[in-house]
Formats: sequence, C-alpha cells, structure tokens
Amino acid sequence: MSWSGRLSVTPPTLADVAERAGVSRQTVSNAVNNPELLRPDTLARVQDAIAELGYSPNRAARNLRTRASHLIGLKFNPAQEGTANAAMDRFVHTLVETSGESGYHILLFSGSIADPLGGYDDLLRSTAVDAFIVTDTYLGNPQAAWLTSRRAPFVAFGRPWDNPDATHPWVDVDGAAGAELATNHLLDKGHTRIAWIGWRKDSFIGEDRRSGWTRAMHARDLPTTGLASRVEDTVASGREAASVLLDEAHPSAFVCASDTLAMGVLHALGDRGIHWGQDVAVVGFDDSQVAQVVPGGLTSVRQPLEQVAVELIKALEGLLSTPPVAGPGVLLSPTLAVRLSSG
Amino acid sequence: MSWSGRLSVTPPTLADVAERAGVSRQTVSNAVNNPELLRPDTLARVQDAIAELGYSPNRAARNLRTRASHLIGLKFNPAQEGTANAAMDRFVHTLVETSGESGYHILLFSGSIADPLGGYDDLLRSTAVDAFIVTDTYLGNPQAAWLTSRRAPFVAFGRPWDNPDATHPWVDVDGAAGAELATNHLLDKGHTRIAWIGWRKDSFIGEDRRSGWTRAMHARDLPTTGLASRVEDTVASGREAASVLLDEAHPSAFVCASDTLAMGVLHALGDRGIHWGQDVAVVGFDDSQVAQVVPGGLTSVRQPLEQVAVELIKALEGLLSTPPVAGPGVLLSPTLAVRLSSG
DNA sequence: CTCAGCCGTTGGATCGATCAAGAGGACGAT
DNA sequence: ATCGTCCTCTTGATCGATCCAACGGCTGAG
Repeated sequence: MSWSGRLSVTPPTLADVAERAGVSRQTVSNAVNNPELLRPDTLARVQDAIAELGYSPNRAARNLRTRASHLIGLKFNPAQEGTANAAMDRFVHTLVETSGESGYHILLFSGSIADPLGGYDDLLRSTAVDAFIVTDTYLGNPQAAWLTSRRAPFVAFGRPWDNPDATHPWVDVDGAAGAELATNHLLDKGHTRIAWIGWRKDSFIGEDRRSGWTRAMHARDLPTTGLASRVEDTVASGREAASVLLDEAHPSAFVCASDTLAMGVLHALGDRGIHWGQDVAVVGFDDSQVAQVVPGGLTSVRQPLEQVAVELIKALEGLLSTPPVAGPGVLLSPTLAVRLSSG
Repeated sequence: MSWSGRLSVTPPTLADVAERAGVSRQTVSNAVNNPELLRPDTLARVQDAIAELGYSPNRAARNLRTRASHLIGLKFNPAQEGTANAAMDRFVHTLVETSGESGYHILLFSGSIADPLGGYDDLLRSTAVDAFIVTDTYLGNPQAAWLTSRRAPFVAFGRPWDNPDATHPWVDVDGAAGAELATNHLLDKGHTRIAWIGWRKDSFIGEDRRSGWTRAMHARDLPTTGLASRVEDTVASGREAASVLLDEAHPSAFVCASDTLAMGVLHALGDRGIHWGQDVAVVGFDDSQVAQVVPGGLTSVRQPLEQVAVELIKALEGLLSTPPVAGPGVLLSPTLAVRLSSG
C-alpha cells in the first residue's frame, strides 16, 4: 500500500495526491480549485487519486495562503431564563445550514454585556474569521460603528435604528407590519377595543411594533388612548399590565410585543376566570415554543427567521466576493400563526 | 511611522513586532508562548511593541505549524417545532463561555438525519477542528464508534447506551435520579397514585427516566401497574395518554418524561375542568422556558446543563493535552424546580 | 523544416507562525 | 587562563497550500 510508510493519523497532503496521480502539486491544486484548466483525462486521474487517498485540503495551510478562513463569527446570546423567546435556536440552525452550502462555517464566541466589543477584536486581529453576523442590535448598535471603522466585513440582523447613515448590509423583520397583521386579524374578528402591551419606550423594536398597532387602529378610526402599556419583558409585568388594563379600559383583545408578555396576559385572565380565546383574545409575538404548546395555542406573530438567515448569508457572500458588493437593507414581512387564543 | 509603508488593512506580523522591539522573530514567539524563557526587560520591550502595534498571532499560520486549530466542532441540532425543549440554547451558551476561557472556540456544523456522519468527516480530514462534542446520542450512537475508529478526539453528552465498552469520555445527567426526585417530591406531598407518561420503549433515555419512577414507587411498596404510558414526544400524545390514564387508573399526579408531554397533561386536565396543581399534580422534565412561563409554573426536573458543559470542556482539555488523559464518564444529578403545578 | 503560438504543466517562492539547533556572553570551577 | 555550563537570543528549516513566472510539448502556418 502506498501509505504503508506513513503514520495512520497524518492525513494525506497535496503532494501525496500529486505523486499518486503522477502529476505536480499545482495540477492537483487546480483540479480542486479550477478544474476547467485541466484536460478531462488528467482531471479524472487526479480525482481518482483524491478519492483513493481520502484527501481533503488542509484548512490551515489554505487559510494562510489565501488569507481567508471561511469562518463567520457569531456572538451567541442565550435566551433569558423566565422568558418565552428562544428564537436564536431556529435562527442559528438555518444560518449553519445555509452558510455550510456556501462553504462557510459558523464560529461562536461569547461576550459580556459590560463589554459588547469583547471577542470581536480578538477574532478580527488574529484573522480567525472572515466576517461577522451581528444580532444584538436591540438597543442601538455600537458594534456596527466599531466594525465599520475597523473595516471588518459584517452584516446585521436588525436595522441600524440609531444611525440611518450606516452603510453596512442588514436584514430585519418588519415588526410594525407584524403588529398590524395581528391587530387587523383581531379587528376582522369584530374586536374594537384592542389593547397593546409592549416594552419600554427606549426600545426601538418595541416602539416599531407598537406603531403597527396604532396604525391599524387609526386606520379604522378606533381610539388607542388608555389602551396601551409599556413594561419590562417579563411574565409578571405582562400580568400586572393586563390586570390594570382590564380594570380601566375593558379591552376585548390584547396584542403583545412578545410571547412572554402574552403569557402574562393569559395569567391575568386566568386569575379572573376569564376564558381566553372565547371571552378575550390574545396575540403574542415571536411564535415561540411556548405559544405552540400552551393548551389551545397562542396566536403569535412569526418572524421568518429562516429567510433572515438566508438573506444574511446572501449579503455576506456579496461582501466577501471580489469586488465586494454591498446591497441595501432587506426588510422581511412576518406572518401570523393563528391559534385558539384569538378565537 | 514604522507602518507607513504597509497597507492599513494588513495586520502586523510577528516579524513587524520583532523589528520594532529589536529582537528576532523567535523571541517574539517566545514572549507570546513561553514568557518565562525571556529576560524580564526583553519581555517588557517585546510586550510594549506588541501593544503598540496591536499585534495578535495569525491563527492560520499558527494552526498550520502546530497542527491544531483550537476549534471544537459541534453539530447543531435545533429544537423541534411544537415541542417544549430548547435545551440546546442554555447548553451551547455555557459551552461557548467555558471553551473560550480555555482558548477554544465552538464551530457549528450541520448534518442531515439521513447521514449522521456527514460533516464530521469533512471537518476531520481538512483538520478544521481539534475535537468534537457529540450530543445526539439519544438513539444509540453510531458517531462514537466511527469517530473512535478514526482516532478523532471527542467527548459525548450522553452515555454510550448501546456500547458499554466504549472508551471515550462522556458526561451525562442521571435521568433516573431526576424522575425519582420528581416522584419522591409527589410522594412526600401525599400522592400515592402517581402516573408516568414517557417515551417509546426504544428510547434509552426514556427507559432510564422511567426506571426512576418505578424505583421510587416500589421503594414505598406502591404499585405501578396500569399507571404508565409510552407515547411519542408531542403535546397531543401527552394529552391523549393522560386522558386514558385519568379514565382508567385515576391517578392524582403525573410525572412526565418531558415538558412537552406535561403540557399535554395540563391540556387534558383543562379539558375536564380539573385544576392542575390543586386537584392533580404534574411534573415535567427539562425545565424548559415553557415550564417557566406557563401560568402558575410547571414543576420540572432541571438538568445541570451548565455543569455538563463545564465537565465536557474539562474532559476535552484532558484529551487534547499531551499525553492525552481520558477520564471516566461523569454522571451529574439533576435538580427539581418546584412550581405551582405540584401544589 | 523551422518557428511562433497555445495549452497545460512545473519548480520555486510565499503566507506567518513554530521547531530544532546553534551562537554568543556571563559566570564559576578547575 | 581555560574549560564547561547555563542562560538568552538568533538562524535556518518547516508546516501544506496557493501564486507566479517560466518551461515543455504539440499544433499548424510559412
């Protein structure tokens, strides 16, 4: 056997393949990277040798020479305990699959809340990744400006709320459209007093979603005054807010900025013996697992996270191609997963 | 300026630092990797140069020379839609943090269900990762045998159920102990007719958890006959199973192999107007977000996923050290998150 | 029969780090 | 004064792939 003299743990190299196929190293390299440059019979011979030896190019050597790692950095932000939102899971999965099809892999790193730039700098300077996917844009986005100044390629999941002049590619979901969808769904069901429970005013995303609710209400000349509440994103806050609204505004339906808040509403309704779905309708946001498995099911706005991932990778491929192509931002529309909580 | 002749996008190299500090390349390398070999004043001079230039070793070059990537491969298995379990999220986060502290990063890849080895092979042959963390061991573990035969370092989250002779390191959570904990909790509350709803018999994990229930029941000389059901892991199955058990066996409490099944039980109880928590107690498994936010809260067995991640990394460090150290398997104990569903 | 032109192939240099071995100086022992 | 040892630092080679420029054989025109 040709490998008898080699340690079994050492993978074959380009030179091994070349020798076996009776060609030079460059020819093997071309067979892998530019097959069209070879005569068909030579190509076949090299490919046979590659298959027989089980050759796969050494990543480190290739990375060194080409100055590219084919890795994409992603800061992994876990879902908070006690909330319903574990969107990261669905999103990351598609991201991994889609990037894999383009020859990229996802490299996870972590960073503390105190130092949002931690991790980015290291990976960048050590040329460990080719680009980043930035997801934590909920409260402005210091990373974007920083990465831009470092000339680091990156795409963002989330609009550059605090900087309309930002030039980086981004993909986002139209939260206002989602809330509008939810509200119109309830309006079509005959509800007129529809309450909103959302996040604090300093949340760009929260205000965006809220605007969809007001838009839908005003489009039908319905009042929104006294029907809205802005609280922390916890079940307890949602429960409390719903309780106050039920007492003071007597809504027949709720639209919430998150499934977490919606669960709080369900709790408040349960406290009063109100049958949700029949007496009072509730719609959440994010189509979390909670919305899917709670008895009867919680109607919820579903973000097209799979599509977001695909668009992000598409944008990244543009950025990393030569010459780089930076497309405009992409805004995707959510859908509504209708379940029993809205009748 | 010393870098005036260089393109601003090219990071400084070891040679740049060497020139600036007035030493050789190797000395800079030593300053980074073996500081104790340098005289203190030289070390300081080199470190100053490193700081001034913002130097960070090129990963690709280092990987090529040392034949190590400091990357750990993890196949990302997303949670299934319609189930409650999104444990991956909590687990992966700690994994990323812990591995980061040891200088490792997590590389995600995907693989189809049809080809469970897909992805592993590529990464291994291209020396893209140093080791793997294998998590999908629920139905036997073909990867383990394959990786072992390839002499690929890996650690598993999950016992080698189908192969007691396996020699790879593993970490697992004692599911039997978890179910026993849950059952004893209910027994202590005065329940005697405690039903079990678990998974199909071909699930090693399901049978393990079930054994904890029988052990606890038998320890108090209580019968288990007719009180158990084995179904698919869906809300609908749990609901159906609970309904049948309520009719035929009249249990006052349920222990379930998953939160998904427990949600099915809650649904079945709701169908009959039975107040869960007060009339009938329910305990789930995994302490998912669903368990945490469902009104009143679902008592659930909580796996110490953070600890699992830490132990896995510890085992990996042993495997990757020279000489490799392979410790025995580690079995961790779960805890019980008590909420209103169990009184 | 010669020569330009073309295609596919070749050897050598290169990416940036580490490994292995050696050079030079300081120091104490002989 | 000489030798050997220790300590610190330097030099040249190397990891495995790709880039570059030049080279070889084949073809067809003159």
